[in-house]
Amino acid sequence: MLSLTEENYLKAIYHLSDDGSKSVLTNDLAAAMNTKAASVTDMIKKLSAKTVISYEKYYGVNVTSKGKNEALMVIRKHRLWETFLVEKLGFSWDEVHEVAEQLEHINSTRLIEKLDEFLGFPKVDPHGDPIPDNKGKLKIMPMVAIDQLNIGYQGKIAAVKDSDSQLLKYLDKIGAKPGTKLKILNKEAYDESMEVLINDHRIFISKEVSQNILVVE
Amino acid sequence: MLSLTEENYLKAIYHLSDDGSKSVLTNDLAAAMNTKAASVTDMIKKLSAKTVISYEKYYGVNVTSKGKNEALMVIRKHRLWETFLVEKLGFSWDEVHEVAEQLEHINSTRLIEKLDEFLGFPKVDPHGDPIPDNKGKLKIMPMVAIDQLNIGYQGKIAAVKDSDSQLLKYLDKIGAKPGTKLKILNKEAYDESMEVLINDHRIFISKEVSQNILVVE
DNA sequence: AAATATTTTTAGGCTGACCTAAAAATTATA
DNA sequence: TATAATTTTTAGGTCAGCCTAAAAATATTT
Ligand SMILES: [Mn+2]
Ligand SMILES: [Mn+2]
Ligand SMILES: [Mn+2]
Ligand SMILES: [Mn+2]
Repeated sequence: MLSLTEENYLKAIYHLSDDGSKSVLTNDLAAAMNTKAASVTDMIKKLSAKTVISYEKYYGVNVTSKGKNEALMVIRKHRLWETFLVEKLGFSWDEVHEVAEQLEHINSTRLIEKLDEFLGFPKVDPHGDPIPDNKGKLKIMPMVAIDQLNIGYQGKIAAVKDSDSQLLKYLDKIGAKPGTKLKILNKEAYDESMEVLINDHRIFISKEVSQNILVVE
Repeated sequence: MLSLTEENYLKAIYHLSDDGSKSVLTNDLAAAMNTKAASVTDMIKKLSAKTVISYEKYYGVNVTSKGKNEALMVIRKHRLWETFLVEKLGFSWDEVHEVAEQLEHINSTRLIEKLDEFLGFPKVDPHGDPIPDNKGKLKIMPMVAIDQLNIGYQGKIAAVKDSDSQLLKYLDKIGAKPGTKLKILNKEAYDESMEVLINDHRIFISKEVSQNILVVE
């Protein structure tokens, strides 16, 4: 059993490791968790003792398969709750993250199964992020941010980065949500700003924005 | 701001004080919280410093009006979540308490307002307990357990005690839920068992059970 | 009103999750 | 390859929430 704090650390490690594919450095984790490196070292030892990560002194940490599964269960809960807040309670997608950060730690298998069913077994959350199934299986779609793509690209928005609430408000305003049609009309070499067609509306977006709109590769 | 632990202590104090009407002794609180008296004394000092209770050494604690309000907001959340679990997720009424004990600590005014609306502003929870409004106003109905009533009494079940999950399962089986018609047919003087009509079904119940079925006085 | 029993508080310690400052290991640079 | 810079760990301390054992206050008996 992990404490709330341990769950948050493990989730951060999982994300920083790109879904478990690379090792995570102490300082990066400290930055992500808004703590000091010394605190991270303390926690790393505890998580290591609980066999959810493996740890080689001075060379960073890796999630074990057990840890990966536990991280995915927390992520599952987070994304199901976000979906509930938007679909059932009428939250907008920029308001859900903070609350989901709390709800993801509620401990009840029955609750999360019932919630999943109530929501109609959604595959993605409001930001387009995939929801792991109850076995911890995650359908990973390889995605690119549209700032990496060229003029003429056409496709559908698959997801948006859900980190910043102000950004989400703006994306909402310009209609950039998962499922929406998108075409790249022009790209300015100087600042990498773009002219795009979102749902047949012509709009100019900065690189800062285009980095946060994802499509399936 | 109260911590999760402080919220739980305050709620227990509120309940043990009969909704704030009498003072609560250290040992009783220790028993309710499953801790030791020394730990209770520590916590009492903290809650007192936060002005949610008043405390006279050796003579127990009383909730202040601020404390009463904060306790009622936690109770409001608890009962709204229980209602959600039963009405929307299909939990049975004997399964909800544990989960609601966790959910009641989620901190988001917006969430609880939206949830209230989503549930259609319910007045009582699945066990018949009244749900405080968003101002902390509680509609107190004076209730009696039916073991206190005489042969011939007729009325409707208003609430049941929600402490024991096994009892709730049994009450469910015999159809004793809030809103159901009830009539007392007979009472055995020796062990205070009763013969009652619940929803027109004749049934015998022990005093242990009748103590937990409440009607409006 | 003393003596005894009970309740409550104080004293001192532990653990989890944090911190700062100093030491150790690694990496980069001259 | 020695020196400097950076990263990470260790050492030692704080605070919340718990504990046991002892002391103090209150309540009950005789
Ligand atoms: Mn989120
Ligand atoms: Mn999301
Ligand atoms: Mn309950
Ligand atoms: Mn209830």
